[in-house]
Amino acid sequence: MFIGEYRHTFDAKNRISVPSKFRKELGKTVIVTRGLDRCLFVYPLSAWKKEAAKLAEHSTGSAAGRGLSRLMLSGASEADVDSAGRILVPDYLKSFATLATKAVVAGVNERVELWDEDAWTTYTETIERDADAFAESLA
Amino acid sequence: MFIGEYRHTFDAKNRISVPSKFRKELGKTVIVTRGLDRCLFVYPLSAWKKEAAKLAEHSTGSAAGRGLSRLMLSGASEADVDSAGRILVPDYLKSFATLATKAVVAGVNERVELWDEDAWTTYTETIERDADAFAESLA
DNA sequence: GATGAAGTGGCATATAGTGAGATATAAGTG
DNA sequence: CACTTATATCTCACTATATGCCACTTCATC
Repeated sequence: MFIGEYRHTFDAKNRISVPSKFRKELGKTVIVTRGLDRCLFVYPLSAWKKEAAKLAEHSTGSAAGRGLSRLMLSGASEADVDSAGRILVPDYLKSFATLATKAVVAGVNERVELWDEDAWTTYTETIERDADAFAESLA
Repeated sequence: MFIGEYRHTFDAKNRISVPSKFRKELGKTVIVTRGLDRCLFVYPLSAWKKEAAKLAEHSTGSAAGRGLSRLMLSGASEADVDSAGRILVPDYLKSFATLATKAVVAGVNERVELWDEDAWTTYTETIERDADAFAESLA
């Protein structure tokens, strides 16, 4: 299970370091995909396979199902963690998540998320404001 | 399984490079055919046979089934990947998908899709708008 | 304060992508 | 029927980009 929040930077070749705490659980090969709320999801290979199987069911069905599976499958990118512990993020994914140089790497249960630092700040601020109310609605 | 998104260009002879990540799974001979949403589908020979069998079942059924199987079966074109990793796309397929020079090659589960770059951009933008809501309805 | 690990930057090499040239095949015309 | 022309396919070569590796610096821990 991934927990914690780290600030890392992209180098000139769109590579970013994986926090050392995540490396063992992520394994050598990871999948980077478009996530929800304008961030990127990073999965270990095994977790991705489960996700992909769900999406594949809809790849030729309704127009909406096709659209979503296209977006998530075509948006997925296989990346190997290099000897220095970095992964490569393709341009189209970087621009999808409006990633510049400074990024936040966050552990969220079975996946790792990549956020633009500014987007992360504003997002967490809004959530913090609503958290109390949301907790009550859950209870 | 094909995943990822690549930007490639058609040369003056209607050939386009297959992304190196797709080559192994696509094999030497591929089938290019009309796809849904104004793009082209590219199948490895083995996957095409299964697809064609499914279509054949519907070729005498409902009007919609007949239409779809006509579209995909009559539009199918066999193409060999040449020594430089390119495939040849016939004119009628290029114009069906409004393909100009810049194209997007997208991996979607068991097939590869060819999109005009502009069409791809507008398509993904529309889907992204609906994606969050749709993802929630799936869960 | 020193030692070690983790993160970042840069460099070098390999390979993918694209453009162009040459040859072979097919078709049309004389 | 033969020759010429045009079209298509295959191969080669060059360039740009990506990926793997190495070294340095900074931060944390002992």
